[in-house]
Amino acid sequence: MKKGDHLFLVDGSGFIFRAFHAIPPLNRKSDGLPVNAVSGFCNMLWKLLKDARNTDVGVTPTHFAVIFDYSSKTFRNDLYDQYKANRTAPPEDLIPQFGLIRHATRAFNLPCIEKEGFEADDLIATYARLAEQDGADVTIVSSDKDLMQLVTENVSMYDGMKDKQISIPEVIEKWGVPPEKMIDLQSLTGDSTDNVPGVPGIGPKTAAQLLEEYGDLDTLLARAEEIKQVKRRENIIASRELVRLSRQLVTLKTDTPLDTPLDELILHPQDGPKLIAFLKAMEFTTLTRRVAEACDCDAGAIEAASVPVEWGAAAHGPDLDKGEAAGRPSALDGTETAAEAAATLLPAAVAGDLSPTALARSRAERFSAAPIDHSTYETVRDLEALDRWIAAAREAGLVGFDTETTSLDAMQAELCGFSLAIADNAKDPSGTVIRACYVPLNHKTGVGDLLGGGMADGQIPIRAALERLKGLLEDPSVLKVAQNLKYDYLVMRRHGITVQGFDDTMLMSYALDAGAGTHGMDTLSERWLGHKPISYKEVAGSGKGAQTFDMVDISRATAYAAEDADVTLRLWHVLKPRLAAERMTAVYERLERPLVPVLARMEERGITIDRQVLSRLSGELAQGAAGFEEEIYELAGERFNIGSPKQLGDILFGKMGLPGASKTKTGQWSTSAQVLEDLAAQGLPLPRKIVDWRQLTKLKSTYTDALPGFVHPDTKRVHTSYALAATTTGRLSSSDPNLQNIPVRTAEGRKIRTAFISTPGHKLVSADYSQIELRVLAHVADIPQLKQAFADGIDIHAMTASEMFGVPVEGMPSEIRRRAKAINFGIIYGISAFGLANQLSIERSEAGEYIKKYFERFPGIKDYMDTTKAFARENGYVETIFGRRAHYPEIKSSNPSVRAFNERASINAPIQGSAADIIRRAMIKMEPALAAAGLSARMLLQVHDELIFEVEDGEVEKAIPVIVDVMENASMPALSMKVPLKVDARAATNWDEAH
DNA sequence: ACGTACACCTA
DNA sequence: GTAGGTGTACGTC
Repeated sequence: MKKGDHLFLVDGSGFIFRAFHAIPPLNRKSDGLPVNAVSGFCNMLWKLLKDARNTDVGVTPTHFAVIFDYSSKTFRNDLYDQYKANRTAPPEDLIPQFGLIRHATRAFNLPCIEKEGFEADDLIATYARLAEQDGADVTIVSSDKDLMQLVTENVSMYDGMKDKQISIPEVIEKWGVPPEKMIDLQSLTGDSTDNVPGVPGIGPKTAAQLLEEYGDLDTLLARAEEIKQVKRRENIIASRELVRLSRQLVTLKTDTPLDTPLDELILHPQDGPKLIAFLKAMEFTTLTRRVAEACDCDAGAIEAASVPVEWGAAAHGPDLDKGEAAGRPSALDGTETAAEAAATLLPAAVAGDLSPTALARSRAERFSAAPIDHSTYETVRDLEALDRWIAAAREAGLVGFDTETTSLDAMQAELCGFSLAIADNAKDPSGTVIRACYVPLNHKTGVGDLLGGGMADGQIPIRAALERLKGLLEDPSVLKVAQNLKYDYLVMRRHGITVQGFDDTMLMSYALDAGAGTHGMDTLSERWLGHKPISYKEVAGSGKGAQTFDMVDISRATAYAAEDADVTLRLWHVLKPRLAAERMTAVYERLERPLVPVLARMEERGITIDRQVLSRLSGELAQGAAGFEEEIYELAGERFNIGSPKQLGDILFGKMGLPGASKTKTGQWSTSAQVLEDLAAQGLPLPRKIVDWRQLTKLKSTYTDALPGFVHPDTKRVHTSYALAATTTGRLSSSDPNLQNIPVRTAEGRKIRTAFISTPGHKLVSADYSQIELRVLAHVADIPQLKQAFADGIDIHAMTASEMFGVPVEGMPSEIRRRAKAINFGIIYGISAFGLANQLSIERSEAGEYIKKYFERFPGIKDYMDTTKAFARENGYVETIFGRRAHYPEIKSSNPSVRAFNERASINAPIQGSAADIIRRAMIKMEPALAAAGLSARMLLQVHDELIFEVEDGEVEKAIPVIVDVMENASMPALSMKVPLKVDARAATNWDEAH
């Protein structure tokens, strides 16, 4: 080569993967051969050659080569056996396309370069340096950062996708260092995709900053001791050797032995007929036409070439065996873990045992051993195929079901498609062979700027598909198995379908293992199947790059969605026998599963909020807070961010030197309300104002400003989401927005409740259990005085005070009662002298005395606590009165504070959990009871011991007794309480007055 | 952009 | 002392 020549080096492997992911895989040849990557590759190459030959651009290649990776094993693996160890195998559909793409390159009359033991990047580096030495210019067609180290005055890169040139300034702009420092930067940051180690906590920004400061990597490593940031310094020092290794790994080899000399890369003219023959064979009609036009050939006269296709992994080892060679965990590797999990988590079975326990164990073992095979998944593209799947589901009587949508919010989610999974009993009567499909309904195209954003091809019209699906989902004789069904239930409801006959694997896991890990599908799959499902992030991206599921290409969507249904059905096979074996079927069937439709309907109804009330409140709060701000700055003598506990602490205890300072666990000054209250009590004006300011800003930001954002655009109501499997005790939780923590304690806060209103012609009815947890305590601990007091309707805190302090209930001083009340709550929370002392602001010794006295007066409580603790230690869990279990795996921790915490929690769980079970039962019974009474009252919200309804004005009088009756008798007939349950209910037009 | 600390709202 | 969720600040990516 000589000066004035221009070499184009195309990163072929990079091209392949970008093409594969950019072009929807429904791009298949008529015989079903996937050719989407080939198509993308050819289009990109054609565009590149056309543009490059256009002399107007000023870049005319004289030499041209397409470079590929040959083998997964390169000299880098000898340096570091973990190199690229986390690479996964290429997608199934891509495999036959590797060979085709090499054919394509030759059809374009371009040299196709690869070499065993080296990566494409090394070949590119070598050619680039050689050309540069000859005085030629080089353009590397790639956007891979690994190649940026090659950029010089004469060597630049070109990102064909973004049509962007990458020269020295672009590298500096993107990475903060010039190209020659890229190696240093990559050595520091490492590379997770290639599994190149880096320094923990150092990303590109920090690395660039360090290199700026120290000049280069060697200087930095030599002077690492000078780094000020402690963590950073320690990490770099500890990683020195690894960083040097990483430098070897990321440095591209510029002396790769070449089979094709540089001068042979000369760009030959296009061989039109040869290229057209190939393109015709691939059935790329548009490109064939374009090429024919450009070459002035008659495409019709050219016969399609015969292109051999290599399907198997053996046919083209190099690109394919990456995953395997790199030790990607196979399904079998994971099996051991899951089988071990089964062995640890499940009770031991006796040999030859046919008991539920043995079944549960063998199911777990078999399903964890049966590999999940994405290649068996089917994309259902026509009604005939859907009908076949539905018929098979009916035949099996059992089907895994999952929906894919555009949002986590079931009330706003748009349906994209659904998946089904069926045990293939023909192949395997034991049911471990499962086949699954995805039915895309609403996927869009729009990847790449050439294709507009229309509906993707090959989808069944949504109405027709849902019509067929409705028959299946509403048929109670076919068991639908879903994970977190409440979500899918709501989505389907919004399409006029009410799922009947279902199981929910999330709730099964919750019934079995509450407290012992979370119950999400990915976790359960890893725990029980030893399989890590494709993550949502992998399919749809995350953060700024996230796309909604309807934009995901259908083949990726199929792999993800069908796998979810598959995994769900497998989990069902593992968990269902466990329910029986561990005697948790009743809990699941009576307390968990029936709540799904109940909660779904509550969420669907939502509640009206008065935005004007909130807006007015927000203004008032803003004004009030602004007033405090001025006064606070005045008293502090400077302006600062009052909302920053750090700045506030420094002002109060640093600068002003106020007394009574204490530290948080991270060593910051504590500015908790308690601390500030104590200071205010000493007559200091500033702390009081800060407390008041915090109250106003809290109410404003968390409630008056946030709630209007949750008003649904169509229903104009607020629809919270209840989590059924989030707590250890059996309580629900509420989020988006949380309607279980709306203020009530202060007058200011209660104003927010006035914004929760009934629709015209209706009232809100609030019904809440009175002292339900103390009643449960009286029941489970069987305390005579407590039972008597509740039976007689006596003030329970006054009774406690009277028992403890010998003061008559009549004319009880409020301070005495307050202390007794704190003790009662303390008991429920698994009392400690430390906690009680804190609560009452008394000495720990005094609190200890109270507790001692309490146990003397109520020995049954002490017994209950000791028995419960012992039970938890023995079994690792505790039980509610309805048999719900809460697990405390750390109860035997050798750390005394961890152990004590678990003991308190296990004392609390049966009480809190039993109360939760009771209100769950009430909720399940409520709708049929209201219907039976001919009432249209609708249950809207649950707040642990309170239910909120919306009731027509004329129905209120009739509805209240029904509601109260259902709640008070919720435990019947399963269990007769030793104390009566009491419910207070009232109606008003807003939640504040109803409460 | 994401995670942690802190503070604070509820039962 | 139990069980939750959310907003802001702040440090790191």
